[in-house]
Amino acid sequence: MSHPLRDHIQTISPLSDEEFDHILSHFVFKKIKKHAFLVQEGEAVKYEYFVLKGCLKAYVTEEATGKEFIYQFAVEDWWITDREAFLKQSAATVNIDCLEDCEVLGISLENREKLGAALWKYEHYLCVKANWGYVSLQKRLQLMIMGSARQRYENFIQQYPHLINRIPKSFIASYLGLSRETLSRLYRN
Amino acid sequence: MSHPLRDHIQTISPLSDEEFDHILSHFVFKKIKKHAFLVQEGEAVKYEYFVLKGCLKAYVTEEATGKEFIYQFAVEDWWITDREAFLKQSAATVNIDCLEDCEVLGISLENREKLGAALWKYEHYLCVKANWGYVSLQKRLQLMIMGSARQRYENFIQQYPHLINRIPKSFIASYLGLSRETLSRLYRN
DNA sequence: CGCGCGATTGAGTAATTTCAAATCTAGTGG
DNA sequence: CCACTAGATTTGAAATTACTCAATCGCGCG
Repeated sequence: MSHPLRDHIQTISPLSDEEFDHILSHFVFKKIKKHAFLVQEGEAVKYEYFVLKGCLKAYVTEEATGKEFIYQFAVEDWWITDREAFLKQSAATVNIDCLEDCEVLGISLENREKLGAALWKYEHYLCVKANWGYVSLQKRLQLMIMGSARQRYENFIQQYPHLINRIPKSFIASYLGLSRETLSRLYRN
Repeated sequence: MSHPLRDHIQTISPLSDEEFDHILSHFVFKKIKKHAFLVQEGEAVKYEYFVLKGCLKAYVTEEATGKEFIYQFAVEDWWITDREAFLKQSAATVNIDCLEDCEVLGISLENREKLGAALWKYEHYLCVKANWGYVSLQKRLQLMIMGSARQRYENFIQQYPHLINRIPKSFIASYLGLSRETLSRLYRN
């Protein structure tokens, strides 16, 4: 039987039905409405989330100016959380909110560790995922430093064509570290 | 008996003497002279390296202009490699070279996987390390986008005070995504 | 029809880069 | 101990890139 989370884990470690059922039993299901917060600055971060449906943005806000920088989007089959606060079990320094009505699966740190210790495959999955995540962040950093506004935008289109018309341009600008005006000028000229 | 690598792993998973000996047997020791390359663009990346002694820089070069961006430094107790090429076993897209005479321990991907499968603690160590690495990269990205040149520099001083006088300022500028001239102006005014 | 949000445009501004030249410093050989 | 050199750092001036602020536009929805 197919399940988005199972498919995702299986891109790294094949699972038996029992194994997947065991994994799934460690998650909680949540539905969240558009504009609601999944994680809110200052509050505890109990879970990391796998997205079944919908679209979210994770961002930090600069106190001084109130401006926000979106560090991640998540749509179906992506993971999202305030990772630092989740791993340290400390208060969130970021906000994550829903751009659409969403359905997610959450796993607590305790369950994550339990699962990792009980099932080597799950630990391995986390390890591989974290390593590849690191690589892609590194590429993003590189592009941010070495690339012009236009290069960053073109790279985004290429990498996430399906997000272009799903997410307001002003949010994409924020993700790319640009003002919305600058982004707007890019695809005019 | 104390060993830098053992100490490092033990910040995450305690090890018995036998376990550490087993781990260590999967590594190769290398000495490299100042100015020599540990990894060179276009060549295979056989190992990831734990630094015992010395200081290295990892950077990418922009073909068009020949300018380089240093994405990482490594000194004692740090890991360094071209992670993407190492994990994919493809050709390096980066250069890593020694700023001082160096001694490193290298582990191949094959041995890494063997070790991870045989010893859960090692897999766990890799997983934790990758997760924290991800978090700190994310912070760096955030600072790069939201922070001014000065904020980035001040953050660097605070985070790596021991590197300030060990590494030429022009390299630090590159790491911070600044021209060396701009960096120079920062601590004058 | 009109409201409201997101997107666009223009003008002026701020931060950082580039290029060129001058200066400093540590290590080397005489 | 000094002069010399290569590498590293600093300085100035002009140019570039992206930002800010303000105003306008466009479109979907009630």
